[in-house]
Amino acid sequence: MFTLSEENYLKAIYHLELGNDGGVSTNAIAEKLATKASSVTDMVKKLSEKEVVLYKKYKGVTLTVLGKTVAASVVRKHRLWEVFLVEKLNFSWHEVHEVAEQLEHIKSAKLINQLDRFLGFPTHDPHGDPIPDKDGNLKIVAKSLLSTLSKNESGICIGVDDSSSEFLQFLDKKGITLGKKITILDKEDFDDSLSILIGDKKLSISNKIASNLYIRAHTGQ
Amino acid sequence: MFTLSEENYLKAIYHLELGNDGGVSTNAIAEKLATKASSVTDMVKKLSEKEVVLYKKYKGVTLTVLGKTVAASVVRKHRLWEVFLVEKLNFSWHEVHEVAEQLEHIKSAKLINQLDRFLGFPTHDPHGDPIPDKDGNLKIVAKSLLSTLSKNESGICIGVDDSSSEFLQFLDKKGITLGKKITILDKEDFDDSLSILIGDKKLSISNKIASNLYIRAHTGQ
DNA sequence: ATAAATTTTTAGACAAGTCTAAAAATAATA
DNA sequence: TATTATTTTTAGACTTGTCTAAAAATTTAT
Repeated sequence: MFTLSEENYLKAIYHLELGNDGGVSTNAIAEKLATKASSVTDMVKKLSEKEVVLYKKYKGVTLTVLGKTVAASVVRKHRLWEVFLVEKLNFSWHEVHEVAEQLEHIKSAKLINQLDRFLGFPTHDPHGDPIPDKDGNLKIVAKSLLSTLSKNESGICIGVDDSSSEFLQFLDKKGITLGKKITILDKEDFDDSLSILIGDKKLSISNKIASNLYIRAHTGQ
Repeated sequence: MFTLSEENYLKAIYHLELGNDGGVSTNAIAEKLATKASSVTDMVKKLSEKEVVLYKKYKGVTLTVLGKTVAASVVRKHRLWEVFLVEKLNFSWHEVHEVAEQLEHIKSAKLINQLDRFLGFPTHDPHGDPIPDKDGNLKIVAKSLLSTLSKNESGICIGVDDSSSEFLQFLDKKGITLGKKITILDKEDFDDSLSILIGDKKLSISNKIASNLYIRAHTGQ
């Protein structure tokens, strides 16, 4: 069994490993968890004892198969709870993270399995991130950043890169939500801003925004 | 804000105060929380500093108005989550306590208010215990122990005194659930056992069982 | 009312998780 | 490659919540 703190470390390492491949640095973990490098070193030793990470002094850490399973189960719980909050309790997608950070540590296999069933076995959370299955595997969907599409191309909005509350609220204001079809009407060479069609509305968005929106290729019209 | 441990102490004192009136003893709290008296003394001092209990050395503790509010909110969360588990996730009433002990500490006013709404503003948990409202008040329903009814009297089963997993599973096996009408067919002087009619079934139950079942008076036939 | 039993508190210790400051190792640069 | 600069680790301290063992207060019983 793992403590709340241990679970948070495993989750942080899990997320960092998906970005960089290879070992994760002490400092990277410290930054992600808003803690100090010395605390990370201490905890990483404990996790190594428990055989959930591989750790060589000064060489960073890697999750073991066991560690990856534990971390994925925490992520699974986090994302299932996010779906619950949005679908059943009328939370907005920018409000769910903080609460899910707490709910993800509740220990009960039956709870999470029944929740999964209750929600209709969702595959993605409200931000478009994939939900690991019981075994910790996640289905990767081919996706591109909106900013990489060319003029007249279109796709379905399926996720965000930056899921900060501010960004999500900005998207709400603009009417940009998951599942909507977006077509590039024009690209401005000057500042790489885009003119897009979403639903029946025309919008102009900056490159920064377009670089934080994931799109699934949309075949046919 | 209160820690998990502080919330558990407040809840324990809250429940103990409902039983005994007057101050709650250090030992009683220690027993309820399966901890040691010395630990209770330490924590009670902290709670006193935070002005949620009144504490005089050797004289026991009492919740302040603030303390009672905090405790009631924890109890409210516990019982609402129990309803959720039974009504939405198909838990049996004997399985919910352990999970609710964890869920009751999740901090989010919106979460609990929306959960309340989602569940249709329930007034009682799956064991028949009342759910405190937002202000911590609970509606007391007049109830009697089944063992106090006389021959040919009847009532509606509305709660249990002992809500241990074993007792609840025993009731499941016998088909005794909340909301069912129970009629006393006969009382045995010898061992105070009862012959009862529940639904269309005749059962014989011991006095011990009858002393753990709460009944609401049933007017009319 | 005094002695014995019980309850409660104090004193000191420990584990988990964190921190600061300093030392050691690694990486970057001239 | 020698010297900075950066990263990482160690050492020691602190907080929270707990414990044991002993002292103090209260209650019970003779």
